[in-house]
Formats: sequence, C-alpha cells, structure tokens
Amino acid sequence: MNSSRPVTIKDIARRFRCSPSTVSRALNDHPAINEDTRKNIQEYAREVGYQRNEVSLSLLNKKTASLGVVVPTISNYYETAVIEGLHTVLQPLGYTLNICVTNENYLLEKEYLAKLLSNRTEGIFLSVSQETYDSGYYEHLESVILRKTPLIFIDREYEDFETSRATVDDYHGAFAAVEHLINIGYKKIAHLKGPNGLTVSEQRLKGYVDCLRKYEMPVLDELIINTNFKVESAILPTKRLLEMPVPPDAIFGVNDQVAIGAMRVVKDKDLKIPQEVGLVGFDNSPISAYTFPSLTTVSRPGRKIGMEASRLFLNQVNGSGDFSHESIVLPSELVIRESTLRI
Amino acid sequence: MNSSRPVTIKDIARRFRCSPSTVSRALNDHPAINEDTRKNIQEYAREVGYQRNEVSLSLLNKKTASLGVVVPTISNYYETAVIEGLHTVLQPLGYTLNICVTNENYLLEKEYLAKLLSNRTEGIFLSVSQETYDSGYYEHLESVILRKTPLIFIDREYEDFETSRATVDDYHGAFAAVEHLINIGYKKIAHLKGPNGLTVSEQRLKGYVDCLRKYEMPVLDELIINTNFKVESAILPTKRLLEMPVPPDAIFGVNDQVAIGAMRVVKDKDLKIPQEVGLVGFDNSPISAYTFPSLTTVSRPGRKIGMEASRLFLNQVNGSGDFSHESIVLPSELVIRESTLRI
DNA sequence: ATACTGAATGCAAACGTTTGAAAAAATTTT
DNA sequence: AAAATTTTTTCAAACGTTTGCATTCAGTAT
Repeated sequence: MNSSRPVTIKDIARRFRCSPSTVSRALNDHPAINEDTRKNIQEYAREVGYQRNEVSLSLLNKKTASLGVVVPTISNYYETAVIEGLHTVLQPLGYTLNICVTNENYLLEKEYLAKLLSNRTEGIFLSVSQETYDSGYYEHLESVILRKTPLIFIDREYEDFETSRATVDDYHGAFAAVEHLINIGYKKIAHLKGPNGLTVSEQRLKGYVDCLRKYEMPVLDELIINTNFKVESAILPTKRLLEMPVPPDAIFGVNDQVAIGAMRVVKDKDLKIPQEVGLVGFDNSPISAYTFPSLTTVSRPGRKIGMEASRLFLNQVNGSGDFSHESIVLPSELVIRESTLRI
Repeated sequence: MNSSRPVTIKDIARRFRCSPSTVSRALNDHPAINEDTRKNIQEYAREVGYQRNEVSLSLLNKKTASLGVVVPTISNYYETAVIEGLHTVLQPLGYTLNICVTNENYLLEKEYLAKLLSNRTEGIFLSVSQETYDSGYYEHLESVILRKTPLIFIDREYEDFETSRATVDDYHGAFAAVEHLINIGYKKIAHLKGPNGLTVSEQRLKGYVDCLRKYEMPVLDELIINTNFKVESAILPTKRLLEMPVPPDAIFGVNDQVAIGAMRVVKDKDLKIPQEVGLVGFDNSPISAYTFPSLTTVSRPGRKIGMEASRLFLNQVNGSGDFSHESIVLPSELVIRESTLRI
C-alpha cells in the first residue's frame, strides 16, 4: 500500500544515465554543471515531485534545524503565547519547533528530553514540570548539559545549572498588585495561590506576603489557599473565604482563571465588586478585559518571553567563544480595571 | 565551542578494539553477543552518555516516527484541546508531534507541508488556513497525496480529496442552540458570525438560518454580523445590534469568546440576561461555566476530535490493503446555563 | 602533433546505524 | 588429533545526500 517510495537522486541519475553527484549539483545550481543538463534534470525532478530527503542531510551535516519546546501544558493563554513568540522569531530562520507536553509529569519530561537528544535537536526550551520541581531530580538534565545542547529555561528555573533563562518578574508583579489593593483601602486581602513548589506560585506568594509585611498587615494562613490554576479550583476556596466570620474584602488570584472563578462566587453571594470585595488576577489574558466587571490584573508578556528566549538561544548558537549565559527577567505590569476601581 | 561531538558506536568500537556491529548488537541485547562483552560495552556506553543517533536510524529504516500537526492557531481552547487529544493517543506509541502554526496564512502552510514532507513525516493532521480556504488553492496538498503520506483533515475539510477527516457537527449544534432560544420564547435572534469562508463559520451560520426558517422567522441581514472569533471583535457589532430601533432579544455567538464579549456590552447597557437578552456561545470552554451569568453554549469535544483523528491515522497506517478513508463527525451538544434560563 | 586550458562529469568517502552472511574462534564430539 | 558443532565476531552493504579530487573530453594555443 505505501508502495510509492519517494523519488531519490539515484532514481533521477539512473533516468539520465549520469551519476548522483551530477544530479545533486544540477539541483543545487552548481556552476560546473552544463546548462542543458541542469535544466533537464530540474524539470524532470519537478515533474516527478522530487523532494530532498532532509533526514540524510541531517545525518551528513549534523544539523537538524529542529528545536525542542518542553512545557507542562499548552491549554493556557500564557504558554501558547510563549510558543507563538518562539515561533515568530525562529520559524523564519528555518527552525522547526518540536512541542512536547509533559502534563507536569517527571517521567514524561525525562523521556522527552532523551528523545530530543536522540533526535539531535539543536536546542531545548524547557519549562520544568511541577513534579520535577517538587522532587528536585534534575539528573535528566545532566545529559543535555553534557552534550552542550543549548538549554533555555522558561519561567521555572533551576539554579544549579549554568544556563540561560527568560522569566517574568512575578515577585514584583504580585507585590504591585497587593500594594494597589492596600492603597485603595482594602484591609483584609486573601490569596488564592498556585500549586506548591512552582516558582511562579512561590514568587507570587512571596510578593503578596512581603507587601503585607511592608504595610504591617498580618499575614494569615487561613487567607492563603491553594488552587491548581484552573477556574473550577477557585470555587470552593473562595466559598470558604467568604464564609469566614470576618471574610476578606479583597482576593488576589494567582492567575486570571482563578480570579474569574472567585468573581463568580463573589457575585453569587450578591457582594458588590469592587465596593465590597476587590479582585485582582494575573496574566492579563484577553478575556480579563471583558468580564463584568473587568478584571484588574498583572500583565505577563508571554509573546515577549518567547521572543527573548529565542534571542538567548541564538546568542548561544552564534556566540563566538564561550557561551554567554544570560538571565532575562521581563517586568510585569499592573493593569488596573473595574474590579478594584473603588471610588 | 560545540566541541563535544556526541559519542558514536564507532567511538565505542575503537575503545574496545572491536567492530561497530558488535557494539550495536551488544547495545541491543542481541543473543549472539558474549555476555561479558555485552556487559562491558553497555556499562561503558552508559558511562560516556552514549545516545543512539535516531537520525541515522530514520535514514536506514525510512521511519521517522514524527507527525505533522498543521493548524491556523494555537491560542484557542479548542485547538489546544485537539492537540492534547492527538498527544494522548500518539505519544505513547512513540510518535513525536511537530506542531506548525500557519497563522491562517497560505504561504506558510505551503512551506510547512513541504518541509514536513522533506523531513519524511509519517502523517499530517491538517486544519487548513483561512487563506487556503478562501483562495481555493489546494495544489500544495497534491504532493502530500502523491507521496501517499496519510493526511487527516481536522475541522476544515476539502472535499476534492479522498482523505480522512474528523469534524464536529457544527451545523446541528448551531441549529440546536437557535432552536433552544426559540423554544424559550426569544423573538429576534441575532448571530455574531465567524470569518467568511471557514467551514465552521458557514456551518454555524447555516444552522442558524435553517432553524429560523424552520420556525418561519425572518432571516435578517442586519442581524448577522462578522467577527474574527476574538472577544474584542464582538464589542462593536453588539453595540450596533443593541442600538437598533428594535434591538434583538437574543444573540448567538459563533464561539464563547464572542459571546462573552457580547455579554459585556449587554451588561454595560444595563440589560438583564437572560430576561431581556438571551445569549448562547459555542465551544463550552472552561470559563463559560463561570461567567456571570454562566453561558449557555454548545460543547465541542476538541480532545475527542484529536483522539478520533489519531485513530483515523492509525487505521490508515495499519490498514491492510486499501486505505480506508473515513469521515468522523462528532456530535456537538447543547449545554444550557443561566444566560438563557428564562423563567 | 603536442601540450595546455577549461568545462563537464564521475569516484569515493562521509554521516551513524543495523543486519544477513561469512569468517573466525572456541568448544564438543568422534 | 581430527572433524563437527556451537559461539562469537567481523565484513560489507544499505539508507540519501554532498563534496574534494580525479578524470574525461573537448577545444585552443604552441
């Protein structure tokens, strides 16, 4: 059934009773080839739909022009934005992106990295899975380092390796968000935090905590509740918060999804936003501008992160002499909208 | 700088003063290899971090185990769900997914397909770009067909080719949505449609139109307005609708994003949902359940589509004898929520 | 006629791996 | 000790392409 073997240079050579070298040169417009020969061969090649076998070329040149992108998920606005950013820069340069989704799973991550190396990928963009982060097992990265395959961390970093990384300044973003709430006059600010162990979760939590401390407000454990970044994971925690004897008057969600989940619960309780409860998210996802009320949030430039990460990669590849390992931290910006617009 | 050439079988052979064949067999646990030799070689290989060069194997076996996924965008819930579905089925079978984003651009799509073929991809999942669809140029697919590379259409189909495809029943989903609005008692139903030319847009529009006709309601051009699937593209059209002398009392959005945009505008005008204006979306994206009010929508099983598409691919590959071209149409289901819960 | 130039083509090796068949080495049987 | 058998290893080809160097074949200058 799959009988139609792709046409090769040898096939063409046989047809013209010449050597493969001649065909190769003809197809590549080598000057030493007779004009007629060239034309005939090129025409015939087009006719039979010849297409260069890049696999053999990869083997010969030890260049694959393919890059690995290993991420925990792609069902998020932010992650897809990052990929888009990578794409924007790297596609025009001829690179192919190999996107691998780990589902926050250590074993899968390990497997993917091994596979990418086996496939002689020329560079890897990695946002480590939560399991990896939790466990602290980073042996699977050793081989990447050993092979000197450029490795760029995205967001979730690992400090023991000398690698480049591009991250967003989660800490200051969170800090600014909470400071904004305090400035407006909210007195009891809760935080729906992300999964334990992840840099993003921890950094945002730290921004929240440090800001409260700076303004000498108490940091209460019962006001810090876990979520898994998804809308529905915010529902129960928010309910719990609002049923406290003295409920919080503001909620800082670890991302927009969670904040929107909280918004729903607040409204179900017939509490006014922002008058009775203030709400802040994180990400500045497209939808955050169109909820009712619109959501105050912290922008997180995913596209830019992708583009910066590409730049870091290219620096390493083109870099003369030593690798120049760089750490890029993009600022995150507070975007004030209706959900905190207390008058 | 990139001085650390990966260790090859030849390197190991030299080290043990034996032939590459022996090393290869030792590494693959071939029975004809002496136990000691095997152990020594395997241990050494592990030590120096040997990793099989899959590129050379691909060349030898004419198998790449890589599949192309060509989609217009990945910044959508639905598309990422499809990819997740593909992933779920194909990753465990050892396939690598090569995700290519065309940005609805014909030239890029063409380029990607050529590249995938050159890289000897073993199958291609394609959701054609809008430009392709509009222009009707499908020549770039000829070579895929010619090479008998399994080609699975996702969503947007092209009827001139004998290929498999997996799509959602947009037509009946839309029909059901509008019928539901009519049943509840809405009298003047507008439609925020998707970009012209795309199957999804057209099918949903057709469902809308046919349903109105069935119930002998007028189909008014001024109630059908274009959007580009994004939230913000719904804002102006909805404003225009609501400023009509006799505004519509229900709006059917081509997707959830658009419906949520409309929701925002309706609320800005202080109109009650669902009492004064009914709203329906399409996709059943996670957020649609948590807007306020929650959004009635039509489910669109992206994950399932991905899994079905995988199945179609596997059928073709494993299929004895002729290709069995199949067309899978998954049903879409109405999910009734608060935005149409008129009492 | 002979040597020299230049154009056009072919040869062979290389990239890293696998594999059937042949060869070599070790072991057993007579 | 020779023959037969078994175990272990090597050879060589193959996958498709490129490329430096050699070769061939004209044509031109001496």
